[in-house]
Amino acid sequence: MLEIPILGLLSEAPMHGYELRKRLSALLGTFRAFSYGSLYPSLRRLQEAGWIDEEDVPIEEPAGGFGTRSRRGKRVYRLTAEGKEHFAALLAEVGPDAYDDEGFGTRLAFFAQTRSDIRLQILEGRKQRMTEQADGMRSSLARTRERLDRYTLQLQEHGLESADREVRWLNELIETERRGPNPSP
Amino acid sequence: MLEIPILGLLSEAPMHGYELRKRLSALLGTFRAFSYGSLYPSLRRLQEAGWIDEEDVPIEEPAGGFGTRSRRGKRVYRLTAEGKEHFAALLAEVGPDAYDDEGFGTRLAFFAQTRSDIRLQILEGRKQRMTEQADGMRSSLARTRERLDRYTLQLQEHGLESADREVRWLNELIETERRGPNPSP
DNA sequence: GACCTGATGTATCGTGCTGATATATCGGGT
DNA sequence: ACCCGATATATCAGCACGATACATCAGGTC
Repeated sequence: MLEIPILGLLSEAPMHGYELRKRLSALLGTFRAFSYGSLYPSLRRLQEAGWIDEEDVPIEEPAGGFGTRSRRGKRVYRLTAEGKEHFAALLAEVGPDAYDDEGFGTRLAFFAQTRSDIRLQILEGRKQRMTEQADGMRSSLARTRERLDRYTLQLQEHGLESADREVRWLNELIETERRGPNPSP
Repeated sequence: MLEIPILGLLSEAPMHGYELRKRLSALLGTFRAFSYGSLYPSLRRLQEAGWIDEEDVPIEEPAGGFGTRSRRGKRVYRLTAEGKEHFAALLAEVGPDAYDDEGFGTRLAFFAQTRSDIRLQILEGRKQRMTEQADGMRSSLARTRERLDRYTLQLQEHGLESADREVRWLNELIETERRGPNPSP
């Protein structure tokens, strides 16, 4: 879901849907683009759950004029008290989904608001996941190397290199995290 | 869709669903895992389109015995003549979807069956796409660098490096492709 | 002044993927 | 004798993606 990124962005400042989407794209790079078809329904769900609420900002009326009012105003969303609690709880609990591409990316984006021990746990879990993936690719590659055409071979070697690079990157992050001092919220 | 990978694998040998899935995972690395929830409906659709057909292989009867027959046999799929034509046409036409992660990956996996000029076109298109993406990230990073916390910064820098690495990798593939001689089917 | 493009802002819909689940058999280990 | 993991089929709820629609406004161009 878009639970973590939406609550996370709203924890920094109230925002309307359109801006939320822009900030999401900027934050997560082009690595993950969220369409309105998932954003607006998510906002609806989060609102029903009571974690965010909405303040409508109507169109600015030209002073003294009789505007048509036909255009919708902005819907500015902000975290409720329960929403703040829920977001903190989300950042504090670590499941297997924190280790896959999407879950890890969104959590890393809000690491500054995450406890240091949880940060380490997530980094270690992701590292283990990527190490297993890389090793799987390596052994598969060793087994089937001769049977592959050069293009498939290139594809798999590039994938393997990317996985290995991510493991090395994670090692740096882990080392920095251990060395500290890293502010814990 | 799973059109290209399924037709591509079946163009090498007839296969049943379970094996198809294993081969797909092996071929595309862990970079993309296909669930049965997408595989079986896809097979149904391809069959309705007339591009594949199915031969049921019942369970081996224990000689002379009266087996229960309760277990389903294998459903072995193979390309029809129309399917072969359609697959060749798919590999020969290049649209924008050949440049995104999924489309590029599946096409590269069957480059050995693709015409050399089409190969070059796809590689160039993908390179352009990734270059634009990398440049976008680079300028976004230059603009917002000071406002980002270290974790978000790390995330974005890693994404940028990955994009740059892919561009360099594509350059090598393009150069090799140009230099030839590369067998064209 | 008339025109057009691109950004801002909301929202919905069909298609189809994901992840979980169910059913059933077989080989191999203990 | 028993259980587990691999083989093999299939379905379903939930939800994301991409396209599309509508409406306004700022800016540039002819």
